[in-house]
Amino acid sequence: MDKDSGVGVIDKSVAILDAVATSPASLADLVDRTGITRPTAHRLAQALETHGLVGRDTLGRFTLGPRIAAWSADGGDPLQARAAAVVVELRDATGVSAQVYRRVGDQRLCVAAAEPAAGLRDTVPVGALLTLKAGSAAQVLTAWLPPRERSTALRGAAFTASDLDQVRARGWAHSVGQREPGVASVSLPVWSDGDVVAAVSVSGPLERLTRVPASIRRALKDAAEHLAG
Amino acid sequence: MDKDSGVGVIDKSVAILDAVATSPASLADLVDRTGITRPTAHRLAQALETHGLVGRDTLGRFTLGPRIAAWSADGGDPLQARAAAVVVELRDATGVSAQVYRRVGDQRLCVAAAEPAAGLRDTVPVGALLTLKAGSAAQVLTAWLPPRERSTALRGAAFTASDLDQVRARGWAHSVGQREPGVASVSLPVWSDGDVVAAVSVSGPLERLTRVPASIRRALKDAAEHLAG
DNA sequence: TATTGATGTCTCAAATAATGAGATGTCAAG
DNA sequence: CTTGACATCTCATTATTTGAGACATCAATA
Repeated sequence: MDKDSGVGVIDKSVAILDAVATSPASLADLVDRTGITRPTAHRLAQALETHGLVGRDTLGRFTLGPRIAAWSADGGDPLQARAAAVVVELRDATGVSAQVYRRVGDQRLCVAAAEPAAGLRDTVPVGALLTLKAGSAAQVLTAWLPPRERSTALRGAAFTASDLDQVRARGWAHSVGQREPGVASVSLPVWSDGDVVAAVSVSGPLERLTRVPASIRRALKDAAEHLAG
Repeated sequence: MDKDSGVGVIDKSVAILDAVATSPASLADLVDRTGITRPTAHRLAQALETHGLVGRDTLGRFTLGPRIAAWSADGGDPLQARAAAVVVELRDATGVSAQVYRRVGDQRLCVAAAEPAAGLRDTVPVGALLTLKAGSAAQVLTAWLPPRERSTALRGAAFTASDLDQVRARGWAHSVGQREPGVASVSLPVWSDGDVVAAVSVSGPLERLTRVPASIRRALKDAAEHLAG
């Protein structure tokens, strides 16, 4: 979830971008999804549109603007470029939702996601910022931090230093109902130059993921290797 | 160039994003590139960092943040996806700089660019917003507008309705020193579903492009077809 | 070793911008 | 024809943002 950055207009603008990144939104949808009052949402969306960060579709709904894609297309991030394909393969291999997360400040950003077409499934929108205090991906992104940073990150977390010792020992994390009731997840680290640069995860109903079969761990390991490049 | 949207914080924030999208920037670089005062640039950059729109590299310089790439990776735009490869092929085929532009409001956005490694060359940063009043790409993006919109767009333009008649007749535009002294360019439209959705361009020193050889026109035509999909 | 200048970060009084209630216009549904 | 929902706009009021200046850090120079 988005934090208060101390600059109100930026907080609101990012909420709008996040709302339209999820799917095209009418002004009424924007108001619903962001909680911003209608004239303010309208004014800020138009300002973002002026700069190309927001566009309009043929129905007049607000969409992500072309400038966002242009900026990120230039000097692209190799991990981001690989992530989209990797989560699709991982979802197909495991039958549950797959995601890739990276650390952003004291939160985690969903950089890619793929979910099964039908059935009970966990949905995480791409571009969403989630907590680093709960969930298996949070454990993986925290476990290999330098000790002092790890200490800070553990404050208020749903997992303990002992949990992280186990994550480092076996190389993966597992959580049940930590981020969301009824959802279990498994995550592995993605290594690059001796650092954990991302976490690759599967998540779904706890019935599917209470135990962590070797086949899922193998699929995650393959995915992590593909992401590392 | 960026316009005044009526929301000052958004105008400044986009200037910061544009500055870091070009290349990593220290705070001093940000102040130089944006003209924003140092404490303000610092405060806004940190706020953008909180939301993942700006990051920091290992030298502490501000960079484009991972959330931008994540947002645009989801539900990607096929033209944007093809543009990066197409401009590289076009540059190699012609020996001059190549770009793809799309219309954003009453400006044009550079969505992809490739330039020769050496020699005199025209540089357009990806993500830059340029005028629709001058240059061959502006002519191409204007020529096929509905008559009333075209009329409005021609106001204050460096080209005339007659110029646009010629563009439509022959299917390409050529300009010499319109956007920048000493630079000539040639552009073709990219069609999709009966609309001009982009312009594909080459640009360089006017010595190279005063006349428009058939080989350059052919390379542009191929590029436009590749972009159309 | 001390000085200087550049850089990054932070504070808070002053200045300015942003906000949102309400008005207005448009349009689809009943 | 009426009604309600939606998009857009205005401007008095409210709140936020600004940026000069202070402070800390660090590299370069004498």
